Amino acid sequence: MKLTSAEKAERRTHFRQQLEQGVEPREAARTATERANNAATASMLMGALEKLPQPPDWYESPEERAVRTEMTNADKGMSATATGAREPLTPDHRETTVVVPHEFVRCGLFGVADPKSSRQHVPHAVFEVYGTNGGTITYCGPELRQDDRQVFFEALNFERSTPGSATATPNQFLVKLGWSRNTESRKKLHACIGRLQDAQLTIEVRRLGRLVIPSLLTHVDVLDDGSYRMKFHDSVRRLYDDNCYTCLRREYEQKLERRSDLARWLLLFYSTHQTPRPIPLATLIELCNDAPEKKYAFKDKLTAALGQLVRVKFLLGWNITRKVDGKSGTEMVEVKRPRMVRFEDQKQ
DNA sequence: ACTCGGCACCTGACCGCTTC
DNA sequence: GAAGCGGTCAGGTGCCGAGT
Repeated sequence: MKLTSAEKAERRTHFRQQLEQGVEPREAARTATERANNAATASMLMGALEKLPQPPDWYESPEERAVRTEMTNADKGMSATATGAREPLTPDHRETTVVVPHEFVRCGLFGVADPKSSRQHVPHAVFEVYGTNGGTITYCGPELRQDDRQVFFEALNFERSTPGSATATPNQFLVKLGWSRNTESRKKLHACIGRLQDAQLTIEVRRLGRLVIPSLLTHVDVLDDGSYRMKFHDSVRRLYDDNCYTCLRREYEQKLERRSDLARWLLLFYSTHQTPRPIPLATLIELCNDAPEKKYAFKDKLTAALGQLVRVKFLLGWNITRKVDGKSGTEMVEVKRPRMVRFEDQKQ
């Protein structure tokens, strides 16, 4: 029986209580485990009675996408000529969602390394972009992880209200990110912004050609009141061209447990797939830019991360197939996502 | 399989400053 | 003076590796 962290904590507490009451350690361990297993079984049965998960994000057919692209481009042209005002870098979306450009989350640009390990400077790295058309992202700068990705997307979100630059106080950032508001989190936020300033990348994919972004944040000012004012390279806008982005509900990431970087990476990776195909385990390790000492350690992390995505109702289920003829590299990771709604249904 | 201890991180209470 | 916002800090919680 696989126990959640809460159930494990309950088991520990019960074990200690038993010891305090003079129960022998072996007997205390047995009753604590039995009690935790009962709780887990009850929780599992309750879960089975819950309603089916709601669709995680919108889906549109290729025809609907083509119409929307045309309308969006026409709108952009009209508003630019009519008002001369700057348009936000990101497309229009609900406050409850985050817009995810596919290339950024289908590779290991924002990695999932152990948060306790020190960050390395990456002089030159080439990340393969997973997808039918493939492509690469060449990166130079400090090692980026999931916290950097969260800060970058959040900064882009702030940019919507003041097109051209994003201004926000540290507190506004921390509240939006769902991080603690203590000194450590402020330092972490400051460090993330610094890394994004030093991040140079070149994206080479079929739809964009060769797109150079000399810095994810071209300019960062700390204002008198402590607010950050950040400017972006205009190439960032092109990441959202051609509707190659996904609107993902924020609630999934908010529900994930802390220090679940692999779960966060998988959440964004699979959010860009309507019907995910089985992926070789070895490919997934390379894609997410993890550096596991042992492959089975990654498998354990992956199992926990996929379990979390099921718990937050982003996935319906998952499976890791066995090795074929004992050969390494033949294990496949399969996931099942809930049914998507069509774009028109979602608008209602 | 289980316990333990160190560590990282979060929560909530509290305080100071600014604005109305 | 009240309300809102931003910042600090102590205590609590959970994770993870080491040990048994």
